[in-house]
Amino acid sequence: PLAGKMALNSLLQRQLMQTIYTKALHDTSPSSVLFGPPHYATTNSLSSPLPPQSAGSPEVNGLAPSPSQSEGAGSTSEGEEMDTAEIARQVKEQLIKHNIGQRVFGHYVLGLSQGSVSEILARPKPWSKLTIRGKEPFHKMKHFLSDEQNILALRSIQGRQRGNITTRIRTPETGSDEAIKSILEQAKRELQVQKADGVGERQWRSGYHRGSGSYFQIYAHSLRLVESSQPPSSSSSSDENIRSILEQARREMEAQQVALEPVLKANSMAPTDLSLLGSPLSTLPYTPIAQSLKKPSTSPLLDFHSGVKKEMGEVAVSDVGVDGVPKLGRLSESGGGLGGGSWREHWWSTGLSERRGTGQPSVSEDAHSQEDSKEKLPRLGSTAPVAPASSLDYWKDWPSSESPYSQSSELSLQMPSGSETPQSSPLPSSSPLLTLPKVAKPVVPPLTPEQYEYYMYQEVDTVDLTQQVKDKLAKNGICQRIFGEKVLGLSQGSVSDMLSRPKHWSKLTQKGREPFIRMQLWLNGELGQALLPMPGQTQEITPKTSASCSPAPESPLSSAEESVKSQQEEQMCQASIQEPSETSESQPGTPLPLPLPGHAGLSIQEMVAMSPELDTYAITKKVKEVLTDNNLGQRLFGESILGLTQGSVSDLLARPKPWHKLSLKGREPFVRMQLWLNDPRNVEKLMDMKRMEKKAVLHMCFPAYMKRRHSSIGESHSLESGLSGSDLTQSASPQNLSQQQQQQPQQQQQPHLKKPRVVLAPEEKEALKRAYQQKPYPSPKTIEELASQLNLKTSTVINWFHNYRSRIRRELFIEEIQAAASEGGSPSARPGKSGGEGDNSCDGTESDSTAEGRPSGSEERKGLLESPNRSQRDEEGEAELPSASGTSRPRGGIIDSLFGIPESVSTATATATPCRNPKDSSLRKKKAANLNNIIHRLEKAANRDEPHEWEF
DNA sequence: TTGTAGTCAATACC
DNA sequence: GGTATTGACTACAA
Repeated sequence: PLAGKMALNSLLQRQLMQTIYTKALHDTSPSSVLFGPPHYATTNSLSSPLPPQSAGSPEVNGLAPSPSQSEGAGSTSEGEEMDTAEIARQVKEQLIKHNIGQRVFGHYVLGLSQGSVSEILARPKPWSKLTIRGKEPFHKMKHFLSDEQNILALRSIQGRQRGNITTRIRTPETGSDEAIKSILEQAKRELQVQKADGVGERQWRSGYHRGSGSYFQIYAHSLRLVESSQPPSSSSSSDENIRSILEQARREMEAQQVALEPVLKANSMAPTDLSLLGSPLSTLPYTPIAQSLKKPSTSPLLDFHSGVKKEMGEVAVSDVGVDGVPKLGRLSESGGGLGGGSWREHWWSTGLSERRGTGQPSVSEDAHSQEDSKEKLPRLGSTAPVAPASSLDYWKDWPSSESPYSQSSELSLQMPSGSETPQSSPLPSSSPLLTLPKVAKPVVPPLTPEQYEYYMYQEVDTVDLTQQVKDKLAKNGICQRIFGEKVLGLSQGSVSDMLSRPKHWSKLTQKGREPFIRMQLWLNGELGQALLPMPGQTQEITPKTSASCSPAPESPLSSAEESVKSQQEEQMCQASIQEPSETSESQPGTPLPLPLPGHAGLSIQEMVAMSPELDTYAITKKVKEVLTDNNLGQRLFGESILGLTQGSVSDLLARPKPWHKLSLKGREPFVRMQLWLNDPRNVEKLMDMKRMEKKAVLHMCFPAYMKRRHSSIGESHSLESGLSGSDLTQSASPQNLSQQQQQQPQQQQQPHLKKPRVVLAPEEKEALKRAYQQKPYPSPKTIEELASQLNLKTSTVINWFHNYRSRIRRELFIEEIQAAASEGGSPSARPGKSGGEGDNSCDGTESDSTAEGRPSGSEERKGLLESPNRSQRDEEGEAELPSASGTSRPRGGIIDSLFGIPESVSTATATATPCRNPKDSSLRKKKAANLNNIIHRLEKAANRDEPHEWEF
């Protein structure tokens, strides 16, 4: 998987490293010798337990001694015992003193995660208890402490890049282009710092790192080589120098990209090609828009593409930077701000790269080439506030917050005074330095001085604030990771922690308050406005469509804004979803068109994000009806319309979750279905596709697929058996044939290597179900025992429990909805509502058919979903499982009693459901689910593993 | 690290 | 040949 992407990244990095290395060869400074080629030096430092100073950097300790340098930390030599507690203490002291976060420290100095740093600092193990590897961080810390320049340097990084740390941390250690970019950015920025601070390159000499994460070191190296090649006093030539290096790297990368061009092209053409098959876009074919969701197996090349797309946020900035250069230039040049003005200028200048010249298609290309290009380019190019260059007019009015510039300009409008300062920093006129397929994520600009002063000392109700944030995130389907990165420059974990356990304002340091201030600004609409999900992943965008009608950004009353926005979104979605349309052109300010992928409208993800609540049951019911009536298969429908496999479609249609239980991603298929249903012509188109599929000529074009999918049957099957989802939508065209065929050999080489699917024997399942009854959330120990008893892999047992819990839950949802519907709930969910589903309500759409309608299904669930009596029997039989019996005894009575509780309730609801057998699985499911719920909640509440300790 | 949601895809079933 | 089931996997959240 991701082979293409990985290969490219790897290639790019190698190119860059080579470039830097080549330059370094001409750098004869001692430091360069010290560090050697970045790549290898880091490897050495990794593999060697020796502290860096032993690698030959006497200058390090010879530098001005750090005030923080301790006796113990500074004087310990290799192999000598260290006072780990003291080192940790000193490090903590320095981190606090310089306001350096553990994350940054861990990343740049130790090559460890924040969590690990916290562990090490809070609970340093005695030296004697540490393994070689465990000692490594202490060596590094000691070294870090040995020279204050290290600390200052790190502080510099922290101070300047606060908000971008996540990017670095998330950067794969293998070295992505993001990482490269980060390094280069740092190098450039640091040059400024050095000039300003008069700090020589020696400060970086001590950048001792683990190789895999050694940006610090590489940075130092690139920095040094840059410096060594020109007078440090010459700012401009310094820039020139860096630029020259980067330009070279860029050229080389471009060359690589050109080499890959055909591949990219082939992929981007696919959607368009589909229309050649007589399947216009209006059929809502599943297109690469969701490629990020697709497995790479169908096409690594495509996946590469989607991988790039996944980084759209970054690309966005890049493109805006390019297309928006003139626009950005108009922004105020007043610099200054929290972290100083000059660096930010370079931040942006180096943080932005152009796409032009990379061979990427223009934004204004045929909208039908959509998805891929639409996601990456149109949005980007046209997001800039001025002069959208795209034919996708719609986007021009989306002052994307992907662009820090548009954020800035909005922000500047809102700030009381001097608000145009830091955030509206101009895009430097310097030419783009580096072109990469992906670009570093947009950073979160520091708070402006005005913001800082204005908010920092006003008490904030952090609980209320975080609640509002949570609500808004949930409402817009924004994930914590994106929010953290784009709004706060925090990791998902930090966001989660902060939102769930906000500290009291008075307990927060200034630094700790910053995220909360950002949250407030975000709620106010002062930071990038809204984050809305975007293709591939959630991203922020400023919904200009609603903004155009909503209060001006100057009046950021969050609630008002929310409500207005919400209303409008709903209206838009209603309109778009209810209005069958395939031709309407996107016009800003007008009701949104049917968001057909490939058209200039909203992407499906955006539609999902803005969609009003849909009746998933009604939709699936209707879809099943239509498919049945027209003899269309789940596979074709799923693969071409939903982008899902047949199995998923089956599952989806049989057990749709209620809308409110669905994640954003989970809602997408329903929105797609609804959109598909809106236009009856879509059915015909799908039928056309079906016919097309069967054409012999196409069949002949994909013999390998036939083999692959039906290796045991031969090649006599129809095409529809031989195309997977993206294959179908993307490759069913002559243009792609060669590509397909090229992939065939590879794909055919592997099948036998696949490990066989595990099939649990009925006894094993029964045993697992009994264990589940006893303990739906078994401890690792129990799992081990179960696996051992059943002679299964631990992972199999774990997976089984995961799956079983998940599936039980889902069935419960169905039951509940059904019960509610039968008692006067949603009419659409009421059985028998629309024609032809008298049976469906009790089978197709609902879970019963799968649960009981089949021998396997009923057997599958009986063991678990039993009546109290049966449950008791099961428990008796459970003695055969030591693990289960061990825990079941103390709980046996409890379980029974718990089984009894929901019984009456569920009986009532179950019997109230029409066309349902009173003795059907509903009752048992409810019981089981109820029980599981209760148990789990109790376990959670008690925070214990052993339920027998519960007190009732 | 653990739990959940969403899927895939092999394969069982009709 | 279509549909249902289900073990496994990935991403995300806590």
